Amino acid sequence: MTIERYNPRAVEPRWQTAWDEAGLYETKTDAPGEKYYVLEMFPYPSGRIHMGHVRNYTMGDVVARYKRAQGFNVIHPMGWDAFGMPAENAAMQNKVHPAKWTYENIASMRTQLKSMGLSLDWSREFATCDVEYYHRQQMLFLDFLDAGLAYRKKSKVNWDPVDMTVLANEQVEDGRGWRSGALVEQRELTQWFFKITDFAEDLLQALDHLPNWPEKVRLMQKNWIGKSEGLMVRWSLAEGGKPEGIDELTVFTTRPDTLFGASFLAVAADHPLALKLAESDPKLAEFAAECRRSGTSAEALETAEKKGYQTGVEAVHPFDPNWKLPVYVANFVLMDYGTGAIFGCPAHDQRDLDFARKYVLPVKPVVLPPKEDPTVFSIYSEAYDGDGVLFNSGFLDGKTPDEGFEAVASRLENADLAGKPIAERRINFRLRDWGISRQRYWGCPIPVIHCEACGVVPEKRENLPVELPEDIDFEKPGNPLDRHPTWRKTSCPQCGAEALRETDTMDTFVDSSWYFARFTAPRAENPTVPDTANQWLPVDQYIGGIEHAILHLLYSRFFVRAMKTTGHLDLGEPFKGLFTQGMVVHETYKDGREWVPPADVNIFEENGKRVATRISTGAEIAIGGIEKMSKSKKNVVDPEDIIGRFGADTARWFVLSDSPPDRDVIWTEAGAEGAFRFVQRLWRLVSEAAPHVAGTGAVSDPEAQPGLDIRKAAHRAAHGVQTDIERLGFNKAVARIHELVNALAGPLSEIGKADANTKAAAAAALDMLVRLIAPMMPHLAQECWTLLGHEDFVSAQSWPAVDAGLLRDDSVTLPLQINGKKRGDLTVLAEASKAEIEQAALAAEVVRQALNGGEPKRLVVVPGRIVNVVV
RNA sequence: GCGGGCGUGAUGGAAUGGUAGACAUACGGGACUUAAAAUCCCGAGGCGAAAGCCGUGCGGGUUCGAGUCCCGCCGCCCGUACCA
Repeated sequence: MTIERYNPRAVEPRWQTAWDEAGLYETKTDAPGEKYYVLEMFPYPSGRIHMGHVRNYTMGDVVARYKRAQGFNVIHPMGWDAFGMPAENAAMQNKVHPAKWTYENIASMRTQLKSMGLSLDWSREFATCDVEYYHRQQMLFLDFLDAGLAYRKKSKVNWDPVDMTVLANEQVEDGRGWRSGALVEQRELTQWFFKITDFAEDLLQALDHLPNWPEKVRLMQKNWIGKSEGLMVRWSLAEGGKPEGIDELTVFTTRPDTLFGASFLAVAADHPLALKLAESDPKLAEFAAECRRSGTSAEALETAEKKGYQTGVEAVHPFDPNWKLPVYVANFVLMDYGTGAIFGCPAHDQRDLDFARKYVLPVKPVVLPPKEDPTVFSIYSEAYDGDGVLFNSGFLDGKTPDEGFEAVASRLENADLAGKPIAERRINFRLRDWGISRQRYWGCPIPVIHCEACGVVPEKRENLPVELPEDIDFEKPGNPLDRHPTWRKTSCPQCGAEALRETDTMDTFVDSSWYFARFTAPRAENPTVPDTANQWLPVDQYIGGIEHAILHLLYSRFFVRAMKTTGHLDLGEPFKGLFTQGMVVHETYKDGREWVPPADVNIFEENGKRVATRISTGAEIAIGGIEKMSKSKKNVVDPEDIIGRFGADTARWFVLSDSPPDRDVIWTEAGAEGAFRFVQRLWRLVSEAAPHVAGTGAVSDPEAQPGLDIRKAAHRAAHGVQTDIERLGFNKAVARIHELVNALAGPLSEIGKADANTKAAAAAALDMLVRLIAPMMPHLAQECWTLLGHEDFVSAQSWPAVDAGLLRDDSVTLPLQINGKKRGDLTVLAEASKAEIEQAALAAEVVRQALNGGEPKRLVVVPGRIVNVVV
């Protein structure tokens, strides 16, 4: 009998249609089974899916299908993170309307995603740029405003003085605007903020109750929130040099114990003191202007060379009226953190030390490290930030830094400066309120109105949605809403007078901060149906990239708190389980200066070295590094091509198999072909065996071979795959399935000649195998399932039950070590006691030789693990 | 700069502090074939004839035992609040 090759191009669309028609993956809130919410981070509709999407959505799909087989009522929705800058850039470059560009991209990406055979509930799909979605987001905004969670304040933006527009941080390159090339300036605008800092303490504390989040993400968020306990210390400014009206300077410090090591004070360029001084000091004004030209990103600010400007103002040390310290304006002091002013202790802070060396300021150590001699200990090029004993510090001498903190705090709390205590204890957070204003068109309009008489007035709820106008132009840079001829003009909801609409739109992070909640009732009149949201949420397993470890996840955590405050749901945390998957990377190829796409490259081995040639020209080209797939380096593999050539199951299998899911996976042609061969191998195995195992009954003799081995292999694989999927160890689950197929290949090749008992065992094993691969390769599994004589859907089958008795062995082989090095094996009964193992070990030939008649120094026995004899 | 992570054969990787290299890819040998592809079987960390020695980015340490834990480096990746 000849077996045809498995043809995914015919099989996959056929089953996808059948699943669709059966409504197999549409979720009913009242269906039986415990709820389980699987969600992958929804994509930005860039136009085409990439391998990163394939990997992300395959992982989620495996979990969804596995949980369904376990009897859960699974919800697995999909949508589009559809607002954002790329649509506006496309509008400027290609004169296409952002909406048209976005919805066309969504249409083609939807088709691509559907070809992957994902078990998604498409009936819940929406895009964040749908009016129906951002309408509800505006409702949330108004509720947040009422609850005091939204407010306006001044804040800085990157301003391009040539294009007269606000730039995103990524649009600033080396301090210049990416289009105009003009030096960027910082500008202050009044903008909208969400009060995430109201929840700072809770956002921090609750991290301890997210056991199913990666430790690294919790740590990153903890550090981002940055709670610190410190002291606000007021320094009086010395007479002469201090500007009129400013008599003191308040700094925040977490190290008051090092006060005696202070050698300077520094303030931010935008600190009130700096602004005041700059009025009469042109050089300072120029220095401050220079500080403002670096753009607003923390990275740019902090990697810039540390510079300061000595103002001539002096501050008086709180413990010594005769000790005066110079006050600098410094580019590394941030106005957003603490009070925008610091005192520098060079001996115990590296940045302060670098600053002190540059401006030749004193470096006096005040913390003595253990085992150091106070008479000779000095600081050279490295600051000491460890523990020790305070010295050179007057009344603090001999105390630990912690005791010093307390001593300084209690003394200064009770000391007086101009009728108020000099210092005050303060808990400070690094976390800042979330600025949501964007001066752009393609985003959710902020539904407020500016009235000359009434000020800032929320739009009436019955007037929502505030819709984006469609007739806009992108001829000029800047916000099209601002220059629209009529859109802004409206009447004040309060007094009815002529008024203007807010033209800022919301940060797209707002859109993605509650979409998971909207999925639970995607067509509801209100943002959520609270009962339904509470029933489905939290998301049990959320899967996405590590790049979202802080902002997106923290903003979503804020949103459920704010939505709870405003009555939209009742939930502690949005995501119960979180998994961060790695990227898909690919080798790069270069023909001279030109990057060459992998599709135009032929790789072969010559004299043990890999050689690449360009298919179109035949020329040998250079093999470059393995990098994140990017258009600029052309090292992109298009999932559509892969699915067209090999089918979705091959693509899915490959992205699951080759790397641990939290690490990067390297896409290789050979790996993809290998996955395709495995698909064919599985198909052949099942289709050759199917006629022989059809209609076999139950296993009659459970102990007979080879039936027992076949059953053991199947049950062990099922157990392993189950454990691995539970832990999202997909690559290991794949290895377990390889092992099972390897184990079945021998017996199945002779199944035609086998007895009924063996056939029955083989039939059961094949049945199990197909169920095990179903979450990962659903189309192939379905086709095999049908071959094995079933008429229903394998996706509707339950997960195979594992017989624990088949997982055990009668005897185990332990490695036998002598002095920690393996010298032999020891086979003992599985239930052997420690003493029995010890006896067996001492009786072993290698051990007797090593002991040479003597006694072992030590005998380590870990049952089921190892025996180590120390001689 | 700061915060977080990662580093194991030719390659991707496996390994509750307990046999380093499961499983796969590439490669080599064999079977089948007129031939090739596909398929099946076998081999394989390095050095060595073997016994054995060496081996998880580098340098130290803890332990009966370290890829795993601790300290110090190096390299790469992610984030750094207006990319999503």
